[in-house]
Amino acid sequence: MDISVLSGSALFNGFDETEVNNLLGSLNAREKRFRKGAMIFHSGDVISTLCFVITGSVTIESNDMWGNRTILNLVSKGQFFAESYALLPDEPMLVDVCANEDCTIVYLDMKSVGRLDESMRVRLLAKLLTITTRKNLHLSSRSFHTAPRQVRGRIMAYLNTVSVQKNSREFDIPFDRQQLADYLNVERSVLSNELSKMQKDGLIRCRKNHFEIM
Amino acid sequence: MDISVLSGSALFNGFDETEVNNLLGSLNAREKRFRKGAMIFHSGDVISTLCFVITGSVTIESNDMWGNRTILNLVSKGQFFAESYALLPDEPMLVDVCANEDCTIVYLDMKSVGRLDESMRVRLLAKLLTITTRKNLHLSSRSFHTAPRQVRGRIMAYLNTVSVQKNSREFDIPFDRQQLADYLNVERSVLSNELSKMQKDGLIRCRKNHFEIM
DNA sequence: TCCGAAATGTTGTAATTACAACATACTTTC
DNA sequence: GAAAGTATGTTGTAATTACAACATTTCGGA
Repeated sequence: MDISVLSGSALFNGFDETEVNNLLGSLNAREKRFRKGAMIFHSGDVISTLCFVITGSVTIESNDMWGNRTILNLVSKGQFFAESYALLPDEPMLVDVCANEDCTIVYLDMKSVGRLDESMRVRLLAKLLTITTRKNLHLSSRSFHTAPRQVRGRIMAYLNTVSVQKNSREFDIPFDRQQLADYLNVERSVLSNELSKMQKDGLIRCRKNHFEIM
Repeated sequence: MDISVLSGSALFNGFDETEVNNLLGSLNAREKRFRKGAMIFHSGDVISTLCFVITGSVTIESNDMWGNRTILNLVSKGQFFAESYALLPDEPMLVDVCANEDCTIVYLDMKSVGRLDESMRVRLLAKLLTITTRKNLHLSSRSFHTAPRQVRGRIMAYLNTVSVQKNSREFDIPFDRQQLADYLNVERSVLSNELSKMQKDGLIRCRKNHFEIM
């Protein structure tokens, strides 16, 4: 297993190589690959493993009974997902997790955390706490992006956040049109249409997933 | 300070009375009262205190520049809020916190957690982790409630969750009409109208904030 | 009980969105 | 480079929502 990505992650950052290897053993780390589009978890699944994206990316999404998809989050290389369900194993998943591209996932069993010695445990808990807290802010962000009633407001709320994060008026977004539509909870065609209008109005320039705020 | 509510909370549950008092001292606990409608925190505030609701309830909300309010969460007696910002003190708040009714709040300084001895710290971190993780699921829930495109779908998604939580087809909700509208991101009048139609269609019965799913 | 304030319900119209259908552009594969 | 497949853009119509205006109900004081 390639531990270099894991070592630099929010969970293992600060642990030396020996410690990381010990932790991977204690947490019964397992690696698995998925093809783009593959379902990694289904709504209703009960899990106790924290998941780490070694390569590629995954989407956390809700697919309702009418076929509407809502993308709650996109988790990229170097990030974790499923913490909530791993740490609260009584809660069945309410979301689907889907490979956004070919990807490699490492599973870490959270049931084993209790068996770590106290000093290791306190360090790991502090890291886990940071991860879940940051995830919290991400979830809040999405609420802000979908809060505006109009499509244009949602697009601008989202683009503004990305622009602030990347500290530039020009940037790439990780979504294609359909995914952006599913993230912002709007129709794809309406999104395309609104992007065109925004370009005509001189607010933005965009081509594929490259955007520039004017 | 009345510590009975605190003792039974998700943070201090499992600590005995002496330990709770010690922790309250170590974390520099401070109590403050607010009148209904008062702003407890404003967007942009930087804080390092975890907050606990002793009495009453507060709303976590986003108010955009056009006067639209979005209620992200309602935090009731016995629950915590602002964990994310307390634990990541570099992140300015993106939300407003507002007294939903007269309430009493206890502030706990998270900068002091590092000064606790290791055994106390590991116990506290584990509790904090559970709190943030549960908050995570709450934030996800709201995304599900606002995911359906139609007003009726949103209402049903929300009522369904409450019904499952309370394990009954008949229950009270903690929102008035305006607040429910702000939570579901719809117009109040459209919400009222849709509730009427749903009653005519025999799907629900409701009066004020009491609901029954048929 | 009456009044006033606040909350909730109802309705009509303008604005927006959903959805389908189709056009165009871009990619991949052979 | 042609063909097929996928992604994106455009348009029109039906459905839904926003918003304002007003009606009705509820709830506390006076």
